[in-house]
Amino acid sequence: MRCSPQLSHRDFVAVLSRCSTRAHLEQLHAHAFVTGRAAAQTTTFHLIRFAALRVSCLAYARHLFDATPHPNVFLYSAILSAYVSASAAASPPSYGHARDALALFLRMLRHGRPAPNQFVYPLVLRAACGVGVGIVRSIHSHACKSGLCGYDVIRTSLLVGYSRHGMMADARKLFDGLTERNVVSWTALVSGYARAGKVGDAIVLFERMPERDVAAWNAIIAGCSQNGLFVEAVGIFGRMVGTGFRPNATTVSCVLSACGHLGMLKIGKLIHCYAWRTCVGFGSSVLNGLIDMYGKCGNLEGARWIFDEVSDRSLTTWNSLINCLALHGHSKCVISVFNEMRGEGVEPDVVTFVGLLNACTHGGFVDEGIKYFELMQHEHGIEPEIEHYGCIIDLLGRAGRFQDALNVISDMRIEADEVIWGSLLNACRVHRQVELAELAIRKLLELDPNNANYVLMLANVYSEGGLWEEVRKVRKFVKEENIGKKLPGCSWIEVDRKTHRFYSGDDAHPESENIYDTLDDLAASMEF
DNA sequence: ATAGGGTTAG
Repeated sequence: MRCSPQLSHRDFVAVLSRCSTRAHLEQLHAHAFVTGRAAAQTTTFHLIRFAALRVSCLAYARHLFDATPHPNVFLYSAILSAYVSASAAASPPSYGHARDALALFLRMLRHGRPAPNQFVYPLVLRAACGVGVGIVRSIHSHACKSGLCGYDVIRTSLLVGYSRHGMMADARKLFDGLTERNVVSWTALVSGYARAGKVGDAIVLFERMPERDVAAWNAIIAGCSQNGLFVEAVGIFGRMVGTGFRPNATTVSCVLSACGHLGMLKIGKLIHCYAWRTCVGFGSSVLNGLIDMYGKCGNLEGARWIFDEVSDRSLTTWNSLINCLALHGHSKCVISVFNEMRGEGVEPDVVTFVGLLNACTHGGFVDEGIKYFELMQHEHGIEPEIEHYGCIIDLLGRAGRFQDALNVISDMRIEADEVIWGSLLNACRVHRQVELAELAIRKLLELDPNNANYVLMLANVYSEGGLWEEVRKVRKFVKEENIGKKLPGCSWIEVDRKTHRFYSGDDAHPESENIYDTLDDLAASMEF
C-alpha cells in the first residue's frame, strides 16, 4: 500500500477505512508520523479507533493515546470506547479493561480537563456497570454536578447501570424523567426488568412499546429465555419473523438456546437452516448456539460436527461442548475434551469446571472430581461458586464420604443452598444416614418452609430405615402444617411434532401406564 | 471528528 504525502485528511481517513490489518495500521501510523500529520489529534483519534475496532489491538490504541501530550475529549472517548468494547468482547467480560477505563475517567476529573461531556459519560457508565452499583451512583452524582444529567443519553445509560444491579425503582424513575423516550430507552427498561427477574413486567412493557427494532425483539427474547420462558421466547421469535423483522446473530443465538432448553430439535434445525439461508451467517455466537442446541437436544454428533467446524474456538465454544457432553453423561468424553482444551492452551473458567465436576459426579469419578475441585482453586485461582459446591457435595455424598462433605460445607464462603442440602439428603437416603438426613431436612426447611417434598423425602429416609413410628409422625406433621401447596412440576417433550405435557404425579397421558412402567424399570436399573 | 439499548456456556 502506498500513500502520497500530500494526502488530505479526508483521504487519509478514507484509506484507513479500507485497511484491516496490523501491518496496515503500522504503515499508516508511520506515514502519519513522517508527514507530520501524527501531531494532529484528529489523526490520532482515527488511528486509535482503527487500532481498537478493526485490528482489535488495545495495547496499540493505548500506546497512541499515551503518546499524545494533552489528549482532548475526542481522544478520551475513543480510548474509552476501545476499552468498553474490548471488555464486552472478552469472555468472561474483562474487569481489567473496565478498571482501566474508570482510571482514565478519574484522570479527567483530577486534571479538570478535558471536561467529560455527554459522549464520555455513557462510555464510563458502561464500564462502571460491571464493577458495582456504588461506582454507578458516584458517576451519577458527578454527572449531575456537571449539569449533564439533562441529557437523555446519560439518563438512559444510568438506567442501564441501575437496572443491571436490580435497582428497578431507580431505573424506572430515570425512565419516567426522560425528556423524550425512544426505542433505545424502552429497550433498556424492558431488558432491565427481565434481568431483574420481572419478566412479566418486561413483556407488558414490550407490548406497549410504540416502535420496535431488532434490538428490542432481542431484548425480550433474551429476557424470556433468561427467565425460563423458553416457549414464549420461541413464540416471540416467530412473531418477530412474521412481522417482517430480520433476526440477526444475537437473535439466532438466543432462540437456539431456548430450543436447546426445550429439546426442540426440529425448530432448532429450522433455525440452523434459516441462518444458512439468510445473511445472518455463522459468527462465533451462532456456532456456539448451535453446539449448545444440538448438544442439549441429545444430538451429540451434530454438536461435535459443528464444534469441529469452528476454526477459532473460544472458551465458550469449548464450554458449550463440555457442558452438553456432561449433560448426557458422557463423563469420560468430558474429561478428554477438557484435556484437549488445556492442550490447546485455553484457560478454563467457572463454567468449564461446572461441566467437568458434573461429569465426575455422574460418572462416579470421585477421586478425579476432588482432584479437579482442588485444581480449579489452586492452579486456576477460581473461587468455587454454589454450583461447584453442589457437584462436590453430590460426589462425596454418593461415595458415602459424609465427613468430607460436611467439612466442605463448613469451609464454604457462601451460604449453602437447597441444592447442597438436597444432594446431601439424597446421599443420606441412599446410605441410610438418618441423623445427618434430619440435619439436612432442618436446613432445607429453613430455606423453604413450605416445600413438602423435603418432608416427604425425610419420610422416605425413615421408611427405608424401618423407622415406622417416625414415618407416621412426619405424615401427620405434613397434614397438620398444611405444607406443600405448590404448583406441580411440569415437563414436556416433543415427539413427531406433537408436544406431550406431564405434571408430576399425573396420569392423564394415554400412554401413562407404559410411561410409568418404563420409569420404574429405569429407576430399578439406576438403584445403587 | 465523538455517544446511549440486544449475546451465547452452569
